[in-house]
Amino acid sequence: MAKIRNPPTPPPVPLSRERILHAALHLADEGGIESLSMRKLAQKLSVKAMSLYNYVTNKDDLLDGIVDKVISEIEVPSLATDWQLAMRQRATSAHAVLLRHPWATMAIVSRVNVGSAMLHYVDATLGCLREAGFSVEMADHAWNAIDNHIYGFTLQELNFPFEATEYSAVAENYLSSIPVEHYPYLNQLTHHVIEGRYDGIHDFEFGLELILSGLDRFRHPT
Amino acid sequence: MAKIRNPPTPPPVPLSRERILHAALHLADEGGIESLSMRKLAQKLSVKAMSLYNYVTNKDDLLDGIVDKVISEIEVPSLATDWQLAMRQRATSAHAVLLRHPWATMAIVSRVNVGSAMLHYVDATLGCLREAGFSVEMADHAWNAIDNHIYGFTLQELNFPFEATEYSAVAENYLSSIPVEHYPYLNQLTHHVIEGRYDGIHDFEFGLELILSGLDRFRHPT
DNA sequence: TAAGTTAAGCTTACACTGTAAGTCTAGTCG
DNA sequence: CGACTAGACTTACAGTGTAAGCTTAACTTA
Repeated sequence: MAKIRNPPTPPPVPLSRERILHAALHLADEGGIESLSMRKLAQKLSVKAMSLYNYVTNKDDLLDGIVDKVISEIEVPSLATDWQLAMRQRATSAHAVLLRHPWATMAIVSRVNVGSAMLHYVDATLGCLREAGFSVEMADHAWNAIDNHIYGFTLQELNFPFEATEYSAVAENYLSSIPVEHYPYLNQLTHHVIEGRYDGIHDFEFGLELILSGLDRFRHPT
Repeated sequence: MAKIRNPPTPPPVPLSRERILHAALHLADEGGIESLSMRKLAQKLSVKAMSLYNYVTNKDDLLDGIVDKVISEIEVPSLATDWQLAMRQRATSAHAVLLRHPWATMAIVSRVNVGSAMLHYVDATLGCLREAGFSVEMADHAWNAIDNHIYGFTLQELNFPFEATEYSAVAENYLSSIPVEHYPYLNQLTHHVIEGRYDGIHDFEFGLELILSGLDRFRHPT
């Protein structure tokens, strides 16, 4: 008696690294990176978990893959334009991409990223700064300063526990845990938000411009 | 027949929230936050995992607790001194504390922190800026800009995969994956590091000074 | 003193996780 | 035809947080 275990439809479409990464990216975008498990990912691809390991060496490799996919969405600075404009565009694009993939910033800053998209992204950034008259060393410092802002700002923004529009309303509930006699300045800030005198929204460009303006004097003419 | 299960020595010292948080902090410092499990923590306290739940509502509560302990180590800015000096000291202290607890920065930026140490820390920061002549709104922006740098810089620093002293030596191994025809500028930077023309070490104060200098013009006289 | 209550430890169990190890099956090649 | 291989699979293990309920000793009150 023939032992037929499966009808001969292993997957509708054959598995591939690309298909796996694509599905993983979607899963992470939907439910955050902590809800991206090998079993759930496999299920989404109509496959069993261990089959994924034919295309991905382990979960770290998978995460490296989707992080690099995210990085590749960032608009890379061109060498042609004014360096401040180019850096502003780069930062704005990165910020937008990171907001589209709310799990990604944490992943980026907590792992070593040497995917080809990341290398290209960094190279173009350094190149733009070098061509603008920064030394090798200063270009590295400038790049670091800008990225600190991008990652730091985005993480704090994503971590903010309510929507900007509801901030004013929600702030009122928190007021009781910020008594004026213990936290006078924080209490004052909260009052300003409640009363609509300040919307409490942080501006990505504010810190960015501080850095870009400050960097200009470190160029030396070519 | 009396049913004696345990010799009457449940723990050598009675459990307490403080003792649990203290042990948890040590465990996290030693092995990172991912190696801090309720079972390991309990074992370290000569107790079983579920006993911890008499003092801690769940693991999130535990993490909130140790994060706030870390925050409490940061030197809070005084209202008396020059605002730039005070902010510089605050940032430097925060940076040092975060390096002492390498897991902490990620924990801070990935959860909502409303422990008393955090509230006090934020209040003192806002106060210093307000007294220096920043408006409520500007103080909030300034605080945010500075913290973006602190968290962004520290995360990138902690994520850097080798020690500063070995950087030059290790860079040589990576050179082959950064071919000059694909990544000319990154390749050049790497060469500078290998040849000792640049140590490749990022400076916490560099970005910080950019921000502090830029902020000054946003004060308005009292 | 007896009874009742509570605090603070405990065991067990469940639904998850990543992945090592080994197995089955269909297809290709010599 | 026989061997090999690619690509799916099953099973199993050691770990996770924590819900549910049990045990025992100490304290409180009648």
